[in-house]
Amino acid sequence: MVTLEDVARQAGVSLATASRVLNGSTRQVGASLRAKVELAAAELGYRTNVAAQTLARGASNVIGLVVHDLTDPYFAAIADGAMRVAESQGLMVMIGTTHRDPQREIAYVSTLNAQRVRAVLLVGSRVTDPEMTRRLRTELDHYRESGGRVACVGQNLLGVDTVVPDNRLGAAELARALAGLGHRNFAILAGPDWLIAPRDRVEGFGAALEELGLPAPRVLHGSFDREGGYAAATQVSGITCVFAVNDVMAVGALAAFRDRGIRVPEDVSVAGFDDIFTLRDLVPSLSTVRLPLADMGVRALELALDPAGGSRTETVTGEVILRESTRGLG
Amino acid sequence: MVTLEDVARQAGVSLATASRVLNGSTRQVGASLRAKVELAAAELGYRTNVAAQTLARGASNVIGLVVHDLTDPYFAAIADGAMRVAESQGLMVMIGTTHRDPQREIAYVSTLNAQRVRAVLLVGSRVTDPEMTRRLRTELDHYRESGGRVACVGQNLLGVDTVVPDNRLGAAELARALAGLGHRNFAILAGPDWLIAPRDRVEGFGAALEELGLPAPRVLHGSFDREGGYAAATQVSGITCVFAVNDVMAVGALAAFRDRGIRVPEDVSVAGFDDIFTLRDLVPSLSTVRLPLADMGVRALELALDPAGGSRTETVTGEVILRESTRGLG
DNA sequence: CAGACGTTGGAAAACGCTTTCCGGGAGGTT
DNA sequence: AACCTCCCGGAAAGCGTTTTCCAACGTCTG
Repeated sequence: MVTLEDVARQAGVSLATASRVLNGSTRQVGASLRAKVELAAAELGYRTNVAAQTLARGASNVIGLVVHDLTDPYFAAIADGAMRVAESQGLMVMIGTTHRDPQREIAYVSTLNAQRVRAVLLVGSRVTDPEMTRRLRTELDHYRESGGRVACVGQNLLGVDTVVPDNRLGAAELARALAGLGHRNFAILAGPDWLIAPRDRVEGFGAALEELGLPAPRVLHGSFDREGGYAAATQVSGITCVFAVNDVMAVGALAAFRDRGIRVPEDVSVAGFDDIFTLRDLVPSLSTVRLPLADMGVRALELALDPAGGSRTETVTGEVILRESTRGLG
Repeated sequence: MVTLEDVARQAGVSLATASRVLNGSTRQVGASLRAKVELAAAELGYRTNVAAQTLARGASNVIGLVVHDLTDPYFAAIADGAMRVAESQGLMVMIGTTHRDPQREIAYVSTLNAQRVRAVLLVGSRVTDPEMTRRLRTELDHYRESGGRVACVGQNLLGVDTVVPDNRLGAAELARALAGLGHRNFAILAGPDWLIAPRDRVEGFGAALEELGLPAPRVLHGSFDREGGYAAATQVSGITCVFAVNDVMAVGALAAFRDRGIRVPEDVSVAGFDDIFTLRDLVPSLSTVRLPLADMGVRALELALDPAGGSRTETVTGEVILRESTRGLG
């Protein structure tokens, strides 16, 4: 293990000088000594010990990213956006997946705090359980008191800078668009009720229908994934249009309808939410609400890194996109 | 910033005792002192400083993961597998995406070396450029000399433990299965030639056709993603069956054929490779070669963590799955 | 030419933890 | 009762950096 001291000795300079040459400092070092140090470092194959550096500097070059599920393209897209800005700033990314367990989220924040990461990004819907939120918040406050920075993609419930997709509005506009096609009888393939994002989408959709004087939709709950969409869709009947609260559930629904011999969109229209890139080529192509996922990741990390941070809310609105999976009625 | 010393003072014990209580040690500590320390730590809200711990211990609890592209479900699936084992061992994961740039891969290994991560996992096809491979290898050797452990998912070109999907065999078996359906005129939607995985798939497929005495396939190159598949597919004609070297390219091809009014599988059969989970619900469902992606991630990290490591090769074979996108001829 | 100033190099004190030694007391054995 | 062991607590020496002083040496300026 080659240390900075080895390099300094080999170059015939002091530790201080070697440090200044190799690990960026404001101080100048004379050209000849600088060259000697660089040569010695190259010859010895010196690699900075980041742990020592972090300890001495009191600040690391790592950011923490906590997502629900990396195999869900929704999170992968957001994470990718965040990672691009991290990369551009020379930061490494430490990542954790909670698999939607709020306890794991809290545990990760604690671990990332111990790692003294520069910033933590919490990506994914908050939960309705106030106790979990409180505990997470306590942990975050603790982290922030010691200089950590935090941002969130989801809902602003933690008192930190947050990028919030306007789920209610997006769902409401989707409802209006769908009603505009002539649909009157809706079912919603809802996610679990303890996750706020899917719940907001259900409420926004329902509220818009009510405003339009349309009958209340039938709400069918399922898990927030493809299987949940499939399961919920098996119970659908007597309806002309189905809103799945995200695209992957919509995919499940399409599969279920196919298996049941129900044609989309001839027999029933289906819409999703998120506009997952990998799913753009579905047949029939999926009507949905587009969210700028990568941008949300970018924006969130920018917020987290911005020293002016507090508890700002940056709302991003979705764009309704009608494709083949929904069709007009008469 | 609460330090261990603060805790020790508050508890009225020595630094050593506090350390032993809070950060797992082989040494026993008496019940009463232990309780005092735990109480003090809780009261003060102590969080271990991992950088200091890493420095003192000379070993970190982080592993590094280098993938080409996280938004590609292929990598997301493998990463997820690896992350599950990391989690089960109490390890954090530091992740980097190269976007298929071999230089970035080398840079990441260097950075991860500086971080003194416990192990590095390189996920993704190696490149044909021997110079890049050599430089990466040098960097890896350097890392391993200082005690780092390495594993790779791809091809065993780096002298490290490697999980290698048998791309040639998988492609060959796919070719035989497709020929068994009666196809004789093939096109291959190939990836870039400088990536070994897609190249091997092309070669395996071609070799199998030759063995069967069938005409050589037409090879069309495109980028290793959806767009590449689309672009290559626009040039296809006079062929009954198309093999896209991975599923996302196949999706692009399906889209291209749809846009051109060519029906799949009636007019042309299409097969992919990988069996991406998110794509299971395509219509028509995609014939492909299934790779146990998550398992590959699990296995690779296990290899990396296994102290007996060297340059072992663990081959995983794909399983041909014929679905609706390919049909029998006559 | 003396004094002020700016620049560059080095010594040494942190940074927060782990772990090796050492010592003292309790318990067991002869 | 003397001797050995264990067991547990503490002192202190690292771990590899950064950074604050301090000293020495030009270079200007009046």
